[in-house]
Amino acid sequence: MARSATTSDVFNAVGEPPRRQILELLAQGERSVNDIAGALELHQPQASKHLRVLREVGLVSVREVGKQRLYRLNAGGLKPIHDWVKPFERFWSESFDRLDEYLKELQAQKKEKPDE
Amino acid sequence: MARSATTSDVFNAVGEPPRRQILELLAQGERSVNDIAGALELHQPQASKHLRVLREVGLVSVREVGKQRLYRLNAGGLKPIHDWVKPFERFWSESFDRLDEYLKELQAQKKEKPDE
DNA sequence: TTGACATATTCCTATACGGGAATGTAATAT
DNA sequence: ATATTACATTCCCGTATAGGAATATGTCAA
Repeated sequence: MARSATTSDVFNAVGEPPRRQILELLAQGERSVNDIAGALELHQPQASKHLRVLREVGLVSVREVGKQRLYRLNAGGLKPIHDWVKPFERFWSESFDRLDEYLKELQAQKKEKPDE
Repeated sequence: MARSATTSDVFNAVGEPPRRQILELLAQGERSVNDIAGALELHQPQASKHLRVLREVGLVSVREVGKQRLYRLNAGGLKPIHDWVKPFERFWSESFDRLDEYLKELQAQKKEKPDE
């Protein structure tokens, strides 16, 4: 078996840097394919291909206006990533550092007053 | 060119579900390879291979104890993902919904008292 | 209708994955 | 020394990419 398909879930879709850049750009608002390609210095076909992947996993949606296709961010699709990574936040957050210090203080006190 | 290597960055390393499960498991504390393989129903070689990827991107570290290798979570490695996805949070968060309602109220008021 | 423009798709190739099976390596026990 | 245990590595294979180039599709204008 091969690697999970890029369209298997948002985690894989977002693995490729150009696709993350597209999402960052679309956070500012709707853009046409050429706009996107121009802003990120991609050739038009590659832009279209990345957009297809993002569309298939539901991270963007399209609206047709004349011969243009305006792509819009569907940020809700990123929630699974946010939800997954959030619980790990405690490992590096400030409040956790303080908890760590607090535990060390407890240790130090125990040394001075062993069992009691 | 092919897809970005799984070891190119944390985004790609975390793309494969078994690797995310390993990280979730290690959030509870150090584990040996066999423990990990057992808990996740992986064959030992696959566990070792996933652990190698996680090691190479700095998401886990190893400690040798006898013939065992105890793997430990290095959660800080996930911070780039957290930092990247966090700005998108506003698109689906409760507070943003309220802001949205607030803006709609403003619009409604403007209708009643046009320009002033 | 013809042409210009915007976007999507197809064909190509180099690359590299994940899983299974087998084997290598190192440490402990007997 | 030998066996056993714990891991890591290697080889194989089917699959699937990303990117370039060329081409197809669709829309509007003259």
